[in-house]
Amino acid sequence: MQDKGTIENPGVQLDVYARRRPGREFLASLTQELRYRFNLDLDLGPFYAAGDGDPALGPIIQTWRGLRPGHANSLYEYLIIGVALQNATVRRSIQMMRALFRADGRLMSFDDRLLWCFWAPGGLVGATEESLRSLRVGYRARSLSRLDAAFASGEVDELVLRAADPAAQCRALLSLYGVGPATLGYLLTDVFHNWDHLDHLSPWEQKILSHLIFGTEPDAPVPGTRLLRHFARYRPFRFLALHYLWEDLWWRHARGEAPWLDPLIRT
DNA sequence: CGGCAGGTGCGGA
DNA sequence: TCCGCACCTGCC
Repeated sequence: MQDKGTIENPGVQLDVYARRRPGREFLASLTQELRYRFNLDLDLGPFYAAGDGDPALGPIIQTWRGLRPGHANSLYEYLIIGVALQNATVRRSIQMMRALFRADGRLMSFDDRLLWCFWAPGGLVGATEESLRSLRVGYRARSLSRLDAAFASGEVDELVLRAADPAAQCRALLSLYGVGPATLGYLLTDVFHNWDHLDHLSPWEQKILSHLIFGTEPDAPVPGTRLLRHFARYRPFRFLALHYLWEDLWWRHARGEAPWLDPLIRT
């Protein structure tokens, strides 16, 4: 995918590489899916109209006009990643994902690069708890095993859930073993594009946002509930507002403009 | 070595 | 509905 437009007149060029020439129908469904996953049809106008006058958000909207959230993975893939993220540092999460890919993924070669491809839902080889535990995923083995089974049995259907209302999505996702409030939040926003969903912040997110918004020290952040109340002003775009603030912060950090962030990053 | 990272399920108030 | 606890593992 290549940027072939401007901010006011956006365009994306999609090149598809395949062993055999893909059919028209496949290309249409691929295009449609990419439009969905990267939110290419999202109209940001109402969000900008609501947030423009906000002292914190307004300038960031000016800087990042056109920025939209996007996530490449399917629901199943995000669930696996979400479980690997739970109660772990980034380094450990990567170690777990590598072990899972080595055991069950497919190594693909493209453009002189080797990339791991996810196995298909329901295809977690020998997804028994014992065999998964040998991959050093710890107690998450039970969650991974049960999640894979839920997809294998057809109990979960991502396309059906996309069409469901947020409350129904909530119920369906929380009924999955291994999905709690934190993972639910990531799924409802990144996978199902509920731009107003924001009702849980993890401790490290809390510390960062507390400093960003209230200027507190890392060892004395304001409570999560206080931060969530602050974001009420951004209804019905609470997640979108957080996304813009967050994205702006990390880019400023990349330019060396937010050194206070360093000790708060979990590696 | 023991504390820490810190999300989830579960049992009990 | 909320609280306290256990849980794998690897890093410090």
